Amino acid sequence: MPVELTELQALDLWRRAMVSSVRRDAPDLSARQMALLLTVYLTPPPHTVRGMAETLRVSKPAITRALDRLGELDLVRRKQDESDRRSVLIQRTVRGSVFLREFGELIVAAGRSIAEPERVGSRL
Amino acid sequence: MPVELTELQALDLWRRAMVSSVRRDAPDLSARQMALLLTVYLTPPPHTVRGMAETLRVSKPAITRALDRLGELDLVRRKQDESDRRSVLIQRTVRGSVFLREFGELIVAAGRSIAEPERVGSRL
DNA sequence: GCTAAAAATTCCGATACCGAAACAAATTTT
DNA sequence: AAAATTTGTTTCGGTATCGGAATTTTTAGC
Repeated sequence: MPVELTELQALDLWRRAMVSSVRRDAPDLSARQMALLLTVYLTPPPHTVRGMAETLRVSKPAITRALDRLGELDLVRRKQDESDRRSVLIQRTVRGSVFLREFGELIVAAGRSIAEPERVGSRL
Repeated sequence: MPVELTELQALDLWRRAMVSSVRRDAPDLSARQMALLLTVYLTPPPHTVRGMAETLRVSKPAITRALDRLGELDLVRRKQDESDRRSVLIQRTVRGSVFLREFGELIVAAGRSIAEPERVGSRL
């Protein structure tokens, strides 16, 4: 079941969630890092560096750097693929699950607090 | 009318929109920059540096830097407040409106493409 | 077994961002 | 009008990220 949104609702949802996210002192991830993290948790494995680079249309070194960062935050983990030891499999962690769960709640809360159209401050 | 979302729908929406955003070559803004931009366009003016710093719970220099960046991208504009010339008013631009409009469309499209719960790759 | 290809990382110089403190300009207070 | 306050910017040293070329390790082809 698709999520139906007007453009204004969509932007207001995004604003509220972004502002909440900026306010809390949680580690602020770049867009790439966030896209990578979400893809690892929400799409079927296996996830490799090469695969993520193609999915996000980004260079492999960019993925490596994002993994370094996400890894040191313990939000994902690298694991050698034993069947092809050139490849690295990107795996989930408990901390990553918790982080995304909280982030999901934050978006849901942002959605709930969206007002009637006439209460939104302004149009584009 | 609030936007009702399950946590999984929320995260999947976020993922799809983020991935689309990362893919396109649009200027990638930091979370702070995006939160600032959205606040300027979606909440009632006037918007000042101090006000934005309080709203986002961020230092004033951080706002100044974000404004430098958004300004050179021509997504917002600074204007001296004539009634109190210490203050700077943050104003919208045509390019900013276009940018956010496109971004809103991107989120709406992401929402439309969300599948049935059983088609989503995995749970947390 | 040797060469070529593939996967990921490391290196490089350049740019962007951070928080905190110091600063400049305008306004308010006394 | 002098001092104190408010507003916003600049500076500082330090860290993170960027794209892309070069490198390392492993596998595949012949």
